[in-house]
Amino acid sequence: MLKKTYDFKEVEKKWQRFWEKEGVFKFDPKSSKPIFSIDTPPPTISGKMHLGHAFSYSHFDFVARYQRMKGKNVLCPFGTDDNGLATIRLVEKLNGVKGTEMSREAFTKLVLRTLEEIRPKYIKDWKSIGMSCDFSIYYTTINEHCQRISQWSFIDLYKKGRIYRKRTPFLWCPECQTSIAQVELKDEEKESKFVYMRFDTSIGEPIVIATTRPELLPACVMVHVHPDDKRYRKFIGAKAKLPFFDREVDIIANRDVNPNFGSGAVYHCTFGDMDDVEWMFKYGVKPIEILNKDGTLNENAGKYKGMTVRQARKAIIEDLKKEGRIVKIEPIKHAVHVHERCGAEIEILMTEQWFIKYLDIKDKLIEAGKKMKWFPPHMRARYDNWIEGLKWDWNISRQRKFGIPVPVWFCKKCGEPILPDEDDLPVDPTKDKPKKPCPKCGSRTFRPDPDVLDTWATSSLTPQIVAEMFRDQGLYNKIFPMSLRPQAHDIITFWLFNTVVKSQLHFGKNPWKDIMISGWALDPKGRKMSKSLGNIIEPQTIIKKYGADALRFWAASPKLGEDMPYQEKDIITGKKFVTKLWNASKFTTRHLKGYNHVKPEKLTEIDKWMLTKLNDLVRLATDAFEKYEFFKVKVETEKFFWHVFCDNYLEIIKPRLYNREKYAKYEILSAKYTLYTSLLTTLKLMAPITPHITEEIYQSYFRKKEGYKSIHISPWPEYDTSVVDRKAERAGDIAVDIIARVRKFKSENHMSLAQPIRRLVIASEEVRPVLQAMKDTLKADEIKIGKAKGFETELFKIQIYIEK
RNA sequence: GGGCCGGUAGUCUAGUGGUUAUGACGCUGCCCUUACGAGGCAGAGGUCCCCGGUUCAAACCCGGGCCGGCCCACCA
Repeated sequence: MLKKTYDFKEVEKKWQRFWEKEGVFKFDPKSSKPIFSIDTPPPTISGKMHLGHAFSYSHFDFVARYQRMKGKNVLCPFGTDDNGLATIRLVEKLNGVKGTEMSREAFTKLVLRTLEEIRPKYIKDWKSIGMSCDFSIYYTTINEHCQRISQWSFIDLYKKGRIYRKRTPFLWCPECQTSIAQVELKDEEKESKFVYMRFDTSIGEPIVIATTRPELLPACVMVHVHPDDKRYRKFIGAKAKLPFFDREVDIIANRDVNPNFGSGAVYHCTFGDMDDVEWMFKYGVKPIEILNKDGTLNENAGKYKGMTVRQARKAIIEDLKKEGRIVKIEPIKHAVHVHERCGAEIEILMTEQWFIKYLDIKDKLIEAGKKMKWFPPHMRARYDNWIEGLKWDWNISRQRKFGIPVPVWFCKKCGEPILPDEDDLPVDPTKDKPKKPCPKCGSRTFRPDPDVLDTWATSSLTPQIVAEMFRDQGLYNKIFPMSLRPQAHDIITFWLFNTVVKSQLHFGKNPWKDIMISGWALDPKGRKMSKSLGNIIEPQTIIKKYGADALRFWAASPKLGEDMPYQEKDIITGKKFVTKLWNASKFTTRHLKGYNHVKPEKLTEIDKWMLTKLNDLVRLATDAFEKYEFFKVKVETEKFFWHVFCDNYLEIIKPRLYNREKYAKYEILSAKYTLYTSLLTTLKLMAPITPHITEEIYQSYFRKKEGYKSIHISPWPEYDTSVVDRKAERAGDIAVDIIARVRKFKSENHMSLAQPIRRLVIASEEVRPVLQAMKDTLKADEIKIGKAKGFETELFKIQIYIEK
């Protein structure tokens, strides 16, 4: 017996505990069922789960639950990505410390301890939305297992000649004091000053140079003008004298210069931006390094030594003014590269870093992208677009206190890099020592590489991280390549791309077969949620108020890949659906008490109509799920359930249920069979989307009869051709059309629906098989087929006559 | 500037080359029908962004705009 009202608070918790205790979602390594492996995105532990998480994680949970019901051995692990900057920042904040001021060992200890404390609470958020992950297949990207794989990856790529170390100008964050990668850059519009300054030249006439970075003057190595620029032709080949510095630089012709921008003359400093680096290589000039790692100027900056970039900018402008070298200063707004994690303006510094070489295989990577199935397909364009725009190899070393160590020592004598044996992984070069002497010079003294690997260097290995857990059971090749990578569209260029790179470089294979890309949860006005806008909506608040099923129901609304503005009313719709499902189930199961589910020999026409509709829905929902189009499953099942099953079918069979004595035995059995099948099927179709309510109803009534421990491991409905009857379907459709018209008539005449009508004449032969059902449903004293005039139905344009 | 996506009722959204364009929320009226009032039934509400073209037929296909979003490149 179902209770009068549905208490989601109690029920959702109950089944979440049940699923966990009973291991309903456990991956079974011994099973012979086909494996469906999901490369679950490991969220960064950052305090709380946000709505975007709830949104996109729900999406692939729908898929996981569907595949499980389809009989697959679903491998849906859960990991957390906690070796990156976001984690460092959080730990610093929670403990009131600065990583840069602590020893690597002490800080690492603190991070790990803090993570242990906050992790369970964080993971709880994921459980509370009903994620059907196997939480026992857990990894954190900083644990030993991941360290081993990440360092193995480094060594393997090193051996393959794909990793190199180079001292080169590269992107540097002075705030975090580490190098970063191209993908970590973000553009920000900032107010700045465009300074026009006058340099003396060797031809006597001064040249005016415009720059936003006057503080880089000490690092000026050349002046560039466009060869066709008449104003400057005469300067080409001459030399410019730098103010305050006793140095002259060449003025050269360069077609990259835009004569219409600024003064048309550019001074080339090492390094203002990545173009300067390109020019440096192109023209073979020696860089002048003036920046320290903390963003202050060094001795090469002369009297500006020790100043920060901002201080130096101000001071140099003042000095130029004093010498009368400022022509004008224009305020401008321009895009500045900032570090996407901390927002600090990035600089370019000469440092030694490790790189993964991949610019040479761009074509191969684009080809690899074509070999995976993208859902929705157009998301592949972003992947291609990113690869086409790549300019630099992948910098994977970071100068941070916390992370997976770069597994390298350098020989103190000859400088040779020494890598550990794979069997010894993971290693921390700052603590461990190489086991053998330097193979090149035989020395036994080494210098550890103090750097760590970029977090993406590890998270790009999630398929290996998961598959390796099952290598001992011989399942590696069944899990990898994985069936599905689900993720949101914002990290196609990070996580997705990097994972493909690793998989291709290591194995020459793609990491997955399918890719499912989710959109974003936006605020009610369609804006991104952010702290600064103060428009953050927390999933936990929604769950408390409306329940996880309502939230998931909402998450299933958009087309795959589309963003979804959060509107409370949509959650309420989900809540209403849950209530409706509860009430209809209450009614249905009450009338199925003691019912023994067997298919009767004969079905009534109207029941055939119902079952035909039901089977069409099963087919549609199955096709949709195979294409990851869960929104179609939701929309169509909801429509069917509400309007076909509740509004019409239940009303149609009420007479049979309430006045059994008036009907033949088969008619009652037929009704019960149809009721049972329709409700159970509806529950199953909705189970992936609203897992709690469906489980509650299943457990309360169906479990004893069906036998499966949980609806979520019961079989997905099959299309049953034996009950599909197109003629009955048409008769039923027309009947429903007529019923609607009669209801309208009653509504227009202020009649209660329960109030009988005297006579109904229908001008359609096709409804003859369902005539009795209509008579009972409409409470008509008399019903017949014949010539009729009066009203016309909406859909089929059937003429009918109604007498009050 | 390049790429991709989108522009449908007050709001959010579905949609296929072909009757009267989907559903939800909101709104209006009726019904208090033994599952459900967080309900039921019914109703009002739309030049399907604009301009051209293809077609017997276009919200849908093509071209050109305009607007919004995301990703990328942005200039010293």
